[in-house]
Amino acid sequence: MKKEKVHDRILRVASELFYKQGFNSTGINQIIAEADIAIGSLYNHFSSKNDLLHAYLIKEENNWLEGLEKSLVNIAEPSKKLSSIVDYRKKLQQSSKFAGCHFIKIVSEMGEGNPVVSAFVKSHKEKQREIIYTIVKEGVASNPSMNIDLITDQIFLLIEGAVVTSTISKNNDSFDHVKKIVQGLLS
Amino acid sequence: MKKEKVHDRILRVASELFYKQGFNSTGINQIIAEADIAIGSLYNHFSSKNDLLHAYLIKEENNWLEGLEKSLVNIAEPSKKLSSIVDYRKKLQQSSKFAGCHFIKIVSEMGEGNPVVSAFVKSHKEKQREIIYTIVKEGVASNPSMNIDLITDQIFLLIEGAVVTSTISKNNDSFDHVKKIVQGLLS
DNA sequence: GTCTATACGGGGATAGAC
DNA sequence: GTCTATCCCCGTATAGAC
Repeated sequence: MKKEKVHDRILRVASELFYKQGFNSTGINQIIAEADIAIGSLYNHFSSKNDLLHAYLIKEENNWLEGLEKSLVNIAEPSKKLSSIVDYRKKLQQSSKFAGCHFIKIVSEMGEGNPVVSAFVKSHKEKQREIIYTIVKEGVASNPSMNIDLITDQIFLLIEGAVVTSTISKNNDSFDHVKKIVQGLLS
Repeated sequence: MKKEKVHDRILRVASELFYKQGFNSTGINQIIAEADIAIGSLYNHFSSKNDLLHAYLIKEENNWLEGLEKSLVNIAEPSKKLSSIVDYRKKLQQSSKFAGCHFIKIVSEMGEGNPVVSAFVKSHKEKQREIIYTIVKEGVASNPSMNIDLITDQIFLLIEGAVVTSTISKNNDSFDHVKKIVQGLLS
């Protein structure tokens, strides 16, 4: 395993701080202190704090998608795939100590103050919905009476609701409830 | 109608800014400029920015509860009450131009950085769930086979999901879907 | 109670030596 | 490419005149 490049170390440290403390509460000085570099080096690798933010979002989305794909591979049954998605989000919450969804967090913090970020997050959530849609479609193929869009929305909204709720309540109960409900939907 | 007191004007201006721009992105200087007062006056009425934040949270929760009660009064049928709750949140999103839930926003911004705020929001969300629970219990009284807790969670999570989703997508479609789903639940 | 002036630290960012 | 030194502005908060 190669030694971590400076660029990557900066991004990793900044990402952790942005996620845990919030973007606005994280100063350049804290980033360079924890990454143990000089401020000149930071600005050699990233042109601004905003640049760092964009790199953060892209990296987090890639991680997110990779992790989701890994947890879906080798699962054939649609209903099990859906359970697996819920479990994935649950696991993310658990391992981050209920720090919440990176993307909901950043939009909450910036509102319409940063349209690039808003657009990025919107597109990210559309990808999530699309993934669920594909699985639902597969799962109800034999039953043409079911409303694929409505079921998709229901699952998507339940998961989003569970993420914010678990972030606030600091426990994972919501995810277990969502799993139960989702299993009921496809039968 | 009495003229607005200075104290109230400060709180109103600060609330709008905290909500629209975020707490950390709103400076004392901006608040005093838009409220058209001197900084000394602000610190005469509020001991710190944090004090202003607490006043903001309490005021917003009171407004929220009042508004909800108003939209439930004179409605007898439980299923209509639930629809009315969804409509209320939808209306709030519409009139704020999809600025989102005050409480989810502030927790997203502060994470565990401010335990008092975290606890306040947790308690706020529990109140919401309690309100839904009471209505659901009423609605399924005739059918003892139904799982009141699970139905309550489902409705609660769907609404929370709809709020964050509408904040990101800048439209109210999710609420309409949630209404449909909720109506299906109690039949 | 409201004002102005000011303190003090930290914000993000740049210049230029090495 | 990494460093140190520095710039300028804005952050929250206080002191004290009126």
